[in-house]
Amino acid sequence: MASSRRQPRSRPETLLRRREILDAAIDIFGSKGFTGGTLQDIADQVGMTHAGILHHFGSKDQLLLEVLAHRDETDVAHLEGKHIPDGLALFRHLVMTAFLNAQRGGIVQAYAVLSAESVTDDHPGREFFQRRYTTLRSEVSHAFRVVCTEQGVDNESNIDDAAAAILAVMDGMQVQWLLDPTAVDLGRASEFAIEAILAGILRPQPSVLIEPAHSP
Amino acid sequence: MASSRRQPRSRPETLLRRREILDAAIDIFGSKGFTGGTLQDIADQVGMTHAGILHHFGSKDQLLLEVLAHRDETDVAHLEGKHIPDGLALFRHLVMTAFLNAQRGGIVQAYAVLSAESVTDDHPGREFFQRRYTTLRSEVSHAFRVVCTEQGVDNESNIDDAAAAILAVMDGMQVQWLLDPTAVDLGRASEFAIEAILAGILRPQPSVLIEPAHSP
DNA sequence: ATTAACTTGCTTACTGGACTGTAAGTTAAA
DNA sequence: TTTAACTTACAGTCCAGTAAGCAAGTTAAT
Repeated sequence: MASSRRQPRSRPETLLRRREILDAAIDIFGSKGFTGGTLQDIADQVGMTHAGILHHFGSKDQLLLEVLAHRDETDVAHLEGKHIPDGLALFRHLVMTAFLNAQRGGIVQAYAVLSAESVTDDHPGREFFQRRYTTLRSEVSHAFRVVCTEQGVDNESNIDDAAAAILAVMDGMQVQWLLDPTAVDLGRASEFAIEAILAGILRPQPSVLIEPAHSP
Repeated sequence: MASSRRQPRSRPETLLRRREILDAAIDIFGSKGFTGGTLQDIADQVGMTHAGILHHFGSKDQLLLEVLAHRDETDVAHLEGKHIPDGLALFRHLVMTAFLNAQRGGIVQAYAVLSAESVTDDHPGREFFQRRYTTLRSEVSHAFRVVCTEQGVDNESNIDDAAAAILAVMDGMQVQWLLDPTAVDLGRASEFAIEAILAGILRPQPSVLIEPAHSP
């Protein structure tokens, strides 16, 4: 009775099938949102019934979580996975990513749509995005500190603001770009903003906004 | 037959009811999205049936459009309506708005959620947000040009990027703030980023990112 | 001033469809 | 022979929109 008698487990193609489904799900959730996109939509795209998808993933919520985890593995591998670029290299990497993103609207759209949707009540992706931003902010903050040390700058006070701002500008730019790709240059504008924020830390200047005592 | 015999039209309280409904709709669409929020949810909040709401607005899509138009009237009156602040005053206004927004999550959330959701297929709010960003970008661009002229700076090349970036950073920061209000300081971080981008236009500096020829 | 005619602002009831999830059955691989 | 990978069928909700009805208010004619 103690013998676990068999484990034929899954077939080799199953992994491929799951990946197909995940890809279709990114596509559908990106173009219709999580709430708006249906299992039927995804099933159609891979030539299956919606029950087949539930067989693999159990529930729509679970599918979303695996979609998010999957993209984190494959796509932001550069940032999350292997070795995180450090110091200036991280900022160069972010700029490169912005230019790269301008050529793959699908995944960009999925992330833009899902991250904003995740702030709604009881959204299954909320915790994922919370954690993701926390991680990314701390990585960018760390890079700022490294660069500050390298360049002998002491400007701790705004580093966390700057880190959040860099992620914010990349995300916000994507929304504008998705709404009208001809109206903004995703790569160039992101690069400009990242340089400006970086300079704001490395070469702090007196405020432009604070009312100067006007000439007497 | 030619006589237009009557026009009792609407009762005076009707305007108030409509406003109540619009407020409830902002709340519901903000917390559940447009697709996720239902007419029933909104009806419950104003003590009505969902058919009553359709009586006033005709369809869910139409309700969304009126919600967006209504908020534009009342809330961004500062920016859209009366006199648009110009030059540095516009940037000061944006910073003030960021600080103000940190104290009224509801409307902020509605706009963050709906603007991102609007990039999905056939979303009824898409055109609204497209136009809105186009307008805002050109207003911010204009302010940049005014400030450049005032300060004798000639830096046309990046003004459009900077304008898009300022809006992007404000929007992107809101998403991070909504996900975890304790993790980012919405007002302070927005202010820092706006100052940095403004400085990037007014006091252009050599790139921090471009690989410097390392010391010989 | 009264009343008749009409309109607004709803409600109830219903339609038709869509969606997630489940259960049971089928096929083919291990 | 067991199990994975499905399919078909169905259950139970839920949702936007429509139709019909009704009470209360408004207007016009008397």
